[in-house]
Amino acid sequence: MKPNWLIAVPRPLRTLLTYSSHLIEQPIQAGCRVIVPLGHSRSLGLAIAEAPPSDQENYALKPIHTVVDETPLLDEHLLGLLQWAARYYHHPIGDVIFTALPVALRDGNVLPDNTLWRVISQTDAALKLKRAKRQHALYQALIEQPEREWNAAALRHVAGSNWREYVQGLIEKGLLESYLPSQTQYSDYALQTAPKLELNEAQQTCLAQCRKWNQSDTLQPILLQGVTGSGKTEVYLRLIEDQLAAKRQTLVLVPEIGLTPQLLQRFIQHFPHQTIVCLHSGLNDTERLNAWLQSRSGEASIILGTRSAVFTPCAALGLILVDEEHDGSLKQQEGFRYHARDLAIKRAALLRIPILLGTATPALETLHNAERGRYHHTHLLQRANHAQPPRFEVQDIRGHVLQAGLSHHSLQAIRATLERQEQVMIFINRRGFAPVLLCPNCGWQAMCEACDTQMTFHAHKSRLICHHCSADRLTDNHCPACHHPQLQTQGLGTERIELNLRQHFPDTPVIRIDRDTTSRKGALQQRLEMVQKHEHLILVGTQMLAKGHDFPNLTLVVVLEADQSLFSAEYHALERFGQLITQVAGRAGRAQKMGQVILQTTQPHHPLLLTLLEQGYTVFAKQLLNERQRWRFPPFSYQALIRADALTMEDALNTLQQFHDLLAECPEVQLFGPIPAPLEKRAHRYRAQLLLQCTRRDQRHHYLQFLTSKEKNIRNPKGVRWSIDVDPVELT
DNA sequence: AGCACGCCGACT
DNA sequence: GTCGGCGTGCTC
Repeated sequence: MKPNWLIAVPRPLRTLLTYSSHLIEQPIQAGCRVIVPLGHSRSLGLAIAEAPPSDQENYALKPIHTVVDETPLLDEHLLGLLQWAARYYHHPIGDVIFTALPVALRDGNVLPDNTLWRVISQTDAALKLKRAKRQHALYQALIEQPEREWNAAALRHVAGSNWREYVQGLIEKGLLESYLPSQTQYSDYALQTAPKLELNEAQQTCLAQCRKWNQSDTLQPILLQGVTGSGKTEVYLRLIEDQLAAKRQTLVLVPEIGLTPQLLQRFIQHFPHQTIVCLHSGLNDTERLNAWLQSRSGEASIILGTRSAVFTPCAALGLILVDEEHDGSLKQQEGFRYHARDLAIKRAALLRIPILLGTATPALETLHNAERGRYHHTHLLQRANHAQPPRFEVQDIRGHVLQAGLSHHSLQAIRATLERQEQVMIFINRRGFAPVLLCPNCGWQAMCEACDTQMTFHAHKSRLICHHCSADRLTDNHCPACHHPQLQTQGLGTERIELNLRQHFPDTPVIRIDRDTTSRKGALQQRLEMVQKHEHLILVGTQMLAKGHDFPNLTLVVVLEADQSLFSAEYHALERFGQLITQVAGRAGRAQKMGQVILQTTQPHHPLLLTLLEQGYTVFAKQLLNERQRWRFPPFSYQALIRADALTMEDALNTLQQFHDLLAECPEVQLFGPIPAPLEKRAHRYRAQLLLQCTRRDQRHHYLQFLTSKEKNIRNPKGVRWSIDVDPVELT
């Protein structure tokens, strides 16, 4: 008797479906895709496990139609992780399983035959061909070198700074088929020289601790808290070396695509002979599939990726590193709302392999776990190379006239820094020219038609853009309400700061780095290169600048309007504020050059601000944790947010009220709401939320389970959509 | 999410 | 008399 199988199908179902395998000749393996009849048509599905034998008659079961894959796409561990995640996040299993697959393997619901498998085989073949070509090209480029091994720095030595011309010459002479990895994302970084650093004493101690912990039988996640510039990456590199020596892979998760080139460059320089693959949103489907296949086969020894990379199958995974573990972008904010850091921890636990979380500013829940002894905790407190920590200065701007958004004092400091041939960074977390465009005559404001918010004025193309739905329209200077000929802007954005600074310092290059100037492929890299070229310049940018980038000649950071979050109603805002300020400040000063940070604020005496600046992030964070404990907020309680959106606020609230009523009598659940979301209307839809809070994790799980079991009983007015967000980090 | 079934309004 | 609107309910 052939076994029945549990199959995940890409539908919003919270259960697996059982199919018979009696039409299939070969034994089925878990992790293979199958084609199954579903309703009145066919669908792609993924085989999860054999169904436990049951008394039920099998006559009702439909048969699996085809097995698509010869070898499983996902291994047992990953299947386990994904099923765990579907339960933990109360998200439909099929959706969870299929978001873990690369898009190239996800589509084509109804397939008459094995077309998909053929696509994969061709890709595999194309991949091998491409690699062979590249290796041939490299061999030719370096054929005169005594050792015929390719090293990232080698070509630089052969060709010097004119390497592009050199390679072009080789191509013209027919000695080289094409540029070396020129089309691949790591072309330009590979050719910079790599100084191999000795570990300083602190790094050595830290590394030794990590190694000791990683060899223990009882593995715990390690929190590596290292101030900016303390050389966390060097520790990562040695830990990866350990894995390479043991022929094991390392998975490295980074919060955003912007950070991958930096780290990738370090990895390539350090491990020029290893296959390193990247998985991030900038790849097309084929590139992503290739990287995924290389990781699955074990050919890639280092896998670097953003949050969805946590699901990448690895033939021999030995270590997971989560860089900037506090970063909010590790949490998926739509659909299957998972936290990549938390899933990475779970994955490491299932595999019984070590995991290391690195950051200068741990998330409060991580710090709490470390304090409670659930995580190991190691520190790198000193900047490497004897660099001094930056000097903070609170600039009270109440009653001050600002020029270009900057106080007189800030402008003086900028001028002095530029005169020393050093670089300045102006940080403001708002892109565009100004957040408000209004009529001085009648008070009209440019509002988004789809959202409950003002539109941001972008001077560049004289457009109004909604930062919530990306709606976009031209504007002239006339008020559409009263025809007044001169609209006014109010407030500051990066564009305006850039323009003002250009006028103020006409002889200094001003470079703006935000999403608008870096959306083109390679634009960020190009701008970062400009920063390397110029000795003195002014950088203007958003939080993109706060993360990871190394600017050796930058000595002054001016932070504008950061104190907004001191008044935010959201309890996460303060935590993020502390992290952002600390990260931004970390950009200032290196080696012998003392860094200076000026914070312009209207709240110079705010106690938490002073704690942060005078006693540092950890003390600040512990104070916030005390607050959280007093108010029984996470991590001292467990939350889930049920969100709903609809064509009217009434409908959205009504749906949530039904959820509310289901739990109203439960003493173990605290309910807040339903209430309209802080941003009431977004993209023509009205949004509401219901917050659910329990003192124990298992209670939360139990009640969410209860709610989803009653899903069918909820009467949704037309067009209502709702979803569950477990461990929410943003309440917008 | 699809997809079909089903029960009421304007069409050749 | 039918075509089709999208509300409702199911998918092993």
